[in-house]
Amino acid sequence: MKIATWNVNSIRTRQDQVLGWLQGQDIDVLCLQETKVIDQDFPRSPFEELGYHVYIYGQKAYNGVAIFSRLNIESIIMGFTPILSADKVGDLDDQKRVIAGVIDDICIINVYIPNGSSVGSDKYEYKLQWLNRLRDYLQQMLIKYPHLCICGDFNIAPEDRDIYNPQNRENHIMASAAERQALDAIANLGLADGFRKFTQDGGHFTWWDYRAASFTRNRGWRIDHHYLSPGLYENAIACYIDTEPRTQPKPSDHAPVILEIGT
DNA sequence: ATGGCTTGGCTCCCAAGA
Repeated sequence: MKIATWNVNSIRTRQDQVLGWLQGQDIDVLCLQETKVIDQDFPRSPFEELGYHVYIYGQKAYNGVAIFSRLNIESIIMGFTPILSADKVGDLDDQKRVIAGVIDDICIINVYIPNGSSVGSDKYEYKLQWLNRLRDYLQQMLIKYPHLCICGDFNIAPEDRDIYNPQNRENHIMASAAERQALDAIANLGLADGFRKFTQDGGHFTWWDYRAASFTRNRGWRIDHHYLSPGLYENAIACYIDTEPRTQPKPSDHAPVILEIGT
């Protein structure tokens, strides 16, 4: 099974690129982030005509996640609300950032973790709170679904080798100690970074700033990930970043990441 | 360079992204 994740930065703007990319690949499940569209305006039919079931959880202008799957999805879980108590969820589901689906006995969770703006800001506190709730959510999900893959835009570079220029990043958003600790707490539930099973060196990135010709200079960050429960991690046979879509005109600022799991 | 692009929105500038 091939499970891909891609922050497309507006599905309506990127529709043709995503379609073209899917036609040239052999993707079973594609997890999208930043679809930036309400559900009734989501361009479902072009993807359905390609053979994908389309599951969407969106809102106006910001955020929004979706799962395209060639395989039947048994149950879809949108937001934290179906899993966590109302006092734990609070208003966190106002922003549409998490959708999960179960295929056979594998649970695939698609997340768009908040950006956080800058260290110490209100949005930064929101990001840390969201990560705490995500940990609670995953703890519950792992009880129901021990075979679990969580993927998406994490907006966190786990280690210095995941940043083109890691110096003086301790107060930088996506690299601060509190963000990395929150991610560690999630990994400590028993989840491991699929990409790092296969690749140890730095210089591999999934996001490049639109400004300052960052992509052509490979000034990027690795912030899009697949984290896997032990059985899936063992069965993973490849995990790689496809930078080709990032070279095209009017690209997303993120590249897709593909994980392959053997049987 | 509190900058540099790109997106969507009660658009002709602004917020947000990362």
